[in-house]
Amino acid sequence: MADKVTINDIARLAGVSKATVSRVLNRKPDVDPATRERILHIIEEQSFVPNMAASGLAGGQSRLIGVLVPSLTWHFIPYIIRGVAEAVAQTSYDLVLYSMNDLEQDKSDALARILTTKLTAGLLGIVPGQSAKYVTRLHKHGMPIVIIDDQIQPPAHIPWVGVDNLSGAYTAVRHLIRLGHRRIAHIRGPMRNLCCQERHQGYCKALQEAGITPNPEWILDGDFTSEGGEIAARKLFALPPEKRPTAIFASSDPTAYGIISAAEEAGVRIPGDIALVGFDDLETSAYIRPGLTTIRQPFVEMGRKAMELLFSMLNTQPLSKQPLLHQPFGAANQTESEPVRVYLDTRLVVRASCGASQGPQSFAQAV
Amino acid sequence: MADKVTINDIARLAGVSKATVSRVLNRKPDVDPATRERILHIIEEQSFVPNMAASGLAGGQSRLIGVLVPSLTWHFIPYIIRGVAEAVAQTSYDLVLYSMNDLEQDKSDALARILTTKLTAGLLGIVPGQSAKYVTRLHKHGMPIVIIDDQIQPPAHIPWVGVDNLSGAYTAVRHLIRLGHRRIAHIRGPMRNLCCQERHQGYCKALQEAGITPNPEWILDGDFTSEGGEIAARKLFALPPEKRPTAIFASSDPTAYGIISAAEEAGVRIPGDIALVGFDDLETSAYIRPGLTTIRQPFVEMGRKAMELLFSMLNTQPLSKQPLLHQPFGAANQTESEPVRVYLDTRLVVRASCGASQGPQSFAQAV
DNA sequence: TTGTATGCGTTATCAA
DNA sequence: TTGATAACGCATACAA
Repeated sequence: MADKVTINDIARLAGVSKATVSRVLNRKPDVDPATRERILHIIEEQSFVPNMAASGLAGGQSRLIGVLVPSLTWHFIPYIIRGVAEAVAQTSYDLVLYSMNDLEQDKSDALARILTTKLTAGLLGIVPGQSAKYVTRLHKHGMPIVIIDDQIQPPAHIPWVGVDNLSGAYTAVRHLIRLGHRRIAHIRGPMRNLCCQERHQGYCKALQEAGITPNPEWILDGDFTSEGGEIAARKLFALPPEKRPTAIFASSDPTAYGIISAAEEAGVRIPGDIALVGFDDLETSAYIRPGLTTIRQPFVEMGRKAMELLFSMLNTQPLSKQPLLHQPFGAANQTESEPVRVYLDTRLVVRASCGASQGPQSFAQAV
Repeated sequence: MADKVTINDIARLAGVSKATVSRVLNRKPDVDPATRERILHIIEEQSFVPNMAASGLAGGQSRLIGVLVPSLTWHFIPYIIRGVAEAVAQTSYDLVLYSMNDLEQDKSDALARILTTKLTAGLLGIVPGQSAKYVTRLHKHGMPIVIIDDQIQPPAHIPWVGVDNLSGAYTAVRHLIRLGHRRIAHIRGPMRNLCCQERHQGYCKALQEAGITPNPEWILDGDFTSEGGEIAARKLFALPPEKRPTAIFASSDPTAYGIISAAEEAGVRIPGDIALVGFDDLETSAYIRPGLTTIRQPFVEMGRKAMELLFSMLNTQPLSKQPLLHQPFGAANQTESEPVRVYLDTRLVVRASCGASQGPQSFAQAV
């Protein structure tokens, strides 16, 4: 295995200049089909791979995609990343993970590095949170950027991928109403997050449509964690039986887990005494008892879709993995202008926590 | 924000040559403390960040660590990555994720890129599997490499991080024996994996120590999945009651989940009729009912430890995040030679699936 | 259609 | 202790 074969070696072997080799490497149209073919074969023969650093330096398109991830503690981040990895695997790009550990300092550092170094062709910001302003700045500087974020109002004009939280919540509560419930509580997530506000709105909308007035006593605040859910649920279960709700819509699956614990503790049966719907559909929700009826967020698909969106924005096209030999050349940059805001569908997943399902509501569609 | 400030700008501003700036950037000892200080301040003032591509090209140490990950479908991979990210966050390195999607082609491609491109300072191979041979080759070529792998016998001399599967399994089965069980079944994982062989050995060892002869009828093969566990468990539950085991040691947590399902289906109560111990301690295991007693693998710590090991191997030291100004210079490369094989402790986590715990065995130590 | 020459930002090798 | 200067491997005008 020749330790390092460069573009020069290829050029020499092919009897051309390295400029020509560079041209076929970058899919320039102006090169003789015959020579291209010849060069291509030599490239394959030598299993030559261009040096990223060099092409990056020389101003060429980099093959690196930066991914900003919040500390991997959020449950769903790995799923998003899985989707991202799947999409990237189809291309010749690689992933650079910038994981932000809450510290403001770190963020600006990493971002500065991205800014300065021309090494990344694009950026995917997953719940950028505090670093949103850096991301925005990068976007202004022309860096192709896509964000996945449900915490804040997505900045205008920055491509964004997410779900419709309002309709998801609406679907969840509609499900409960169709099962006959009218006393429905809601344990919310941190209301500074846009998604929590939207889920709350969806909850209210479903109730109002059914002619039900939301009862403030049944709207409690959680924090997306099991602990938060447990604490809030205890308050509900401490209510005298006649003042208790018959169903709860939790703003997240972990919140629902906490509710289940609190119910066990209080001798409240689920779904016997109280029906429960969550929001997320984490893997655990299929195993927990009772199985959790919940709104599925397509995390993997979100990651994949976001990457596809990002690729469509890169001026050079994704370059599938076996590109040099078997791809059509020439006019290939007809990337259709994608929408800058992609809403993925949520889906109701029915399990045991609402009791026997009565009818075909298992795949009720988000409106 | 000056769009790109280079080493030349710093040199000009400091009234020195870029060679000198480069020296302080790379912590060379031979530079006047006064000049160093001056340059350092200007660097900070300009928030200058060296261009990775350029330094990579010029032969300097890259600040990129390659991480080979199998498709993110394995449950524990995200946890390992979390640990990796934590360790990397302490340094000025960044992470490049190479996710291998089973396809042999992809692997050699990615590896070749790593090999050719001098961009990555080191490599962490997580369960490299088929690409193990490439990894070995890279190691021979002098690339600093650490692997986390429980599938095969770790190649000699390649630093390795993992757990002691034998003693973990031993601890699990000892726990069951101490609870009074003597009819203990084992649903194994794919036996081509080293870890599965070791867990099986630990199972046998514990039984033999207690004077129990393993019953071949109670040793079944699973495949680490819930489905596999369910299928195997059904066979066990199909046995006439007097020939059934009273306890099961599952080779993985998902396997245990499958056993729980099969038990529900067969009307077998856990822990009433059968005690159950798993291996992994995935997050789900705390929520599933009954709560799963299991052997905890310290995934996050594995990732962190592996990175620390890798950093200790890089000839230049990890360079903490605020290095240029507040770090001691000079003789800094006294990286103590770390052991090349790091075994992390597993731990017994007691939950409900084995019945009421009787005594202080909750934190029984691996031998 | 192809080749030549120059530059990208940094490190390393010399001298000074 | 410092400063020129030559690589590093590739992309891109500009010529031919």
